[in-house]
Amino acid sequence: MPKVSPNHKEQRKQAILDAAQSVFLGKGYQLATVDDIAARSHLSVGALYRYFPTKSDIMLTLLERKLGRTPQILERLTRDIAGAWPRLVRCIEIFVHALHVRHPSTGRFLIVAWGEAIQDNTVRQGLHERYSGLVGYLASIIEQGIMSGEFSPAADAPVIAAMLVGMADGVTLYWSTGTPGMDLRAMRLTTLQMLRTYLKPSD
Amino acid sequence: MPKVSPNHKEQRKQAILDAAQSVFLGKGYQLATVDDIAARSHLSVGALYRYFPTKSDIMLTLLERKLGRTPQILERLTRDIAGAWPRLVRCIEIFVHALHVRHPSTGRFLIVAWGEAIQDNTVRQGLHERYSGLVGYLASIIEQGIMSGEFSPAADAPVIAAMLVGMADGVTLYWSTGTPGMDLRAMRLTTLQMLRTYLKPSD
Amino acid sequence: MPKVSPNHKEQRKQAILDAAQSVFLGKGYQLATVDDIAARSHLSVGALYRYFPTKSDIMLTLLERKLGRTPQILERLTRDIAGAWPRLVRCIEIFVHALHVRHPSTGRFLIVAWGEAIQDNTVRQGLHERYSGLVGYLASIIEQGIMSGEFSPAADAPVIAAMLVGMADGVTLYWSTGTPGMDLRAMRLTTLQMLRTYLKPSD
Amino acid sequence: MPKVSPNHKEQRKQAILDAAQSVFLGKGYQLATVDDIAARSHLSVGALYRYFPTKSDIMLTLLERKLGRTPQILERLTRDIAGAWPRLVRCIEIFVHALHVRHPSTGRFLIVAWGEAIQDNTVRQGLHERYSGLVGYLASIIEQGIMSGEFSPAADAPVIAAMLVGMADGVTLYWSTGTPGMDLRAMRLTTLQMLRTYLKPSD
DNA sequence: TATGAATGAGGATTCATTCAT
DNA sequence: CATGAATGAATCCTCATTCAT
Repeated sequence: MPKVSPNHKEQRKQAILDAAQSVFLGKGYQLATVDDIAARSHLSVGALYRYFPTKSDIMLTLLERKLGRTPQILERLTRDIAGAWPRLVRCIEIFVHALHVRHPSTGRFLIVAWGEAIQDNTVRQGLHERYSGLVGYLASIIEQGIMSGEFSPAADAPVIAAMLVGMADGVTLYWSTGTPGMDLRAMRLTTLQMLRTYLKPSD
Repeated sequence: MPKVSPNHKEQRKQAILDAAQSVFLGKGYQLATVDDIAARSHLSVGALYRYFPTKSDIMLTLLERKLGRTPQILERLTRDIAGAWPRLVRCIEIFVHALHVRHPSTGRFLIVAWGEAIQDNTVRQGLHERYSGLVGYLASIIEQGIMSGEFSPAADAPVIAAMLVGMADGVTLYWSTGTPGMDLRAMRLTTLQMLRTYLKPSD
Repeated sequence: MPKVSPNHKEQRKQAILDAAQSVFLGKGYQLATVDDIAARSHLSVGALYRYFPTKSDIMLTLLERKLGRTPQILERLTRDIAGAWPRLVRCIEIFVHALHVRHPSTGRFLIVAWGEAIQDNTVRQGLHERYSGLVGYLASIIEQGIMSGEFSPAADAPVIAAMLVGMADGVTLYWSTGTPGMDLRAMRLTTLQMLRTYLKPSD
Repeated sequence: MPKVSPNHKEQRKQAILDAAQSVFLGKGYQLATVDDIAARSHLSVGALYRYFPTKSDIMLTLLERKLGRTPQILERLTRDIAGAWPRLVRCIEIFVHALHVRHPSTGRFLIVAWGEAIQDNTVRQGLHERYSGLVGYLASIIEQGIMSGEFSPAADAPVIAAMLVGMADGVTLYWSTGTPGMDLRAMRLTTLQMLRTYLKPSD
């Protein structure tokens, strides 16, 4: 029988991940030291290594938890919405909301992850999977809209989905680093107008 | 009269920058060593330091030359085209062409730069300036189109420009890291269709 | 009255020592970790520290039990044999038998101990005492043989004893590490022939 | 053209090896730190790593230079001596002389090497090769003696050689760690007497 | 008494930068 | 000017030992 409560371990892991994230956001992965992370999680280095075998594993776990689950979360939050267009609209609203209200740090972490993706196959893989998850889900919404007659049958669902995800991540790069003059609200509006004009020509 | 022609010096600098870029593309900035760069430019470390005072300066110069000039280059390549729509179309074609034909490595370098932007203000600044240069130029094209009656006056030029740049960079992230299943050609097509539908409602 | 019988405690100690030995044989003393030893003895580290105050103590105890008692054991096994020559022969036979049948691991442990002897005075001391014990006993056999007229009075008992012990340990080094081409049987034979020729010139 | 004299590098390597040896003799290989070695060779750690890629390589090179060459050296020193017996005698004299006059530290280094041999295959291999080199050379001397009629044809050359090498190394263990009461001179004498009695029964 | 989580000093190795030649 | 050897602080990770539960 363990001396600590069974989820003590998970709590510690989470504390380390939180600490790691905030350190990574500040200096990126390479410049963040294990000591930094240990200090910020109020643990000794040694203790930290009981929960993660290498620094890299911290990054990978963070990647999985913070970014890898995005598609599933998005799906869970929107799958019950009736109608393809309302669902699409909701997806975009959720993205914008997350970017500057709910999880503003996730954007910065995405940048950190991309920085690592250059030389770390697993990170790259993780980002690619997130991409295909998101594109797949958005495309499925659009296809559903086409089939139900809500959207024009001429619309190329996977391509539009890819464009939306691309735009979302591109915008995230700039927004998360404080690029001046960005108007997220206006971008959301224009995006919706363009999509509506394109997808629902009968309107 | 200097021993070496200033031209020679510039050539050396360029050789170092080329070497540095290719090293950065392989391992990112942090993991690339000055020795790596020196070796690939067939120079001694000592010699390298005669051209760049620090490793960071190499990155910064590279950033300026490879990414910072993009807006000016785009402008130079398209300013003589008559009509806002043809110019916009050309801009998008140039982007796509660059991405997989002319400068495929630039996309990867963009990622490296973003990775550094997290902790290096100057790099971040450089990327933001490139952004505002691109957005400014695209917005000016659209505005010109509105003024000339080519585009609908309801179009929000800076926002559309920002969306296009965002999408371009987002797509670059994935394309440059070999995300499977991306169809650049189809994305260009769909983007143009959406823009045309949105900007030229009279068609 | 103690909670556990003293016998139980001794059994635990022995289990730890056995585990420790097998770990030491695999990676040497320095590279063996206390966790390794605890794991192999199916004990927690904390429990292990109730039986031995330091890692070093495990080594020292092992040394004493596995190597330090050799002289006494040899004596016990041979003291009842009548005649100096038969006793000498038996000693050599016991050595050879132990080396490749009864305690092949002891040879490897001897090497581990020697490795530690370089920097640990107590270990060195232990090995020296074992040496003088063995040399003393063998010398006493030879001296007895000389006194009884069995051996030539010209024989230098302590020196011959030292040579035998030296040869035994030297051969152990190579045999225990699997040096190819060693013929223990032939060496025993030749050793006995040489000793007989030298000690019993009358034959 | 190199900035340093061509054998500067070799000199540095040798200095490092000397420093490493003396550190290893004091604390063994595992406890010796790279900093220790650097300090004793009056170099920075960084500099040291320009000459040896890992700590282990220092050990391996030392092994090769200090121990691996023994057979060749012994052969070079004795090959011109006429007569098998005088050559054998000389070999033994050289060994004894080396042990307490010429290279007393080599004995201690042999122990360090044995300590590593437990877990390092390359070290073990090196020691085994030294062994087979020495045994091979001594056996060749004895065989030559048999063929020339100098020695009894009944002598088992490889076995006697193995016994001599075993004894030499076993004696080295004790002598090099200062075991009290060892009389090298007497051991040499007795060894020679035993060998003569055994090999030259006609005397 | 037993457990195993926590500590933190210590060790091998790297690398940007300098500077004697 | 060029070279590349030297520096040494900084980094990741380990492990003997302790101690709260």
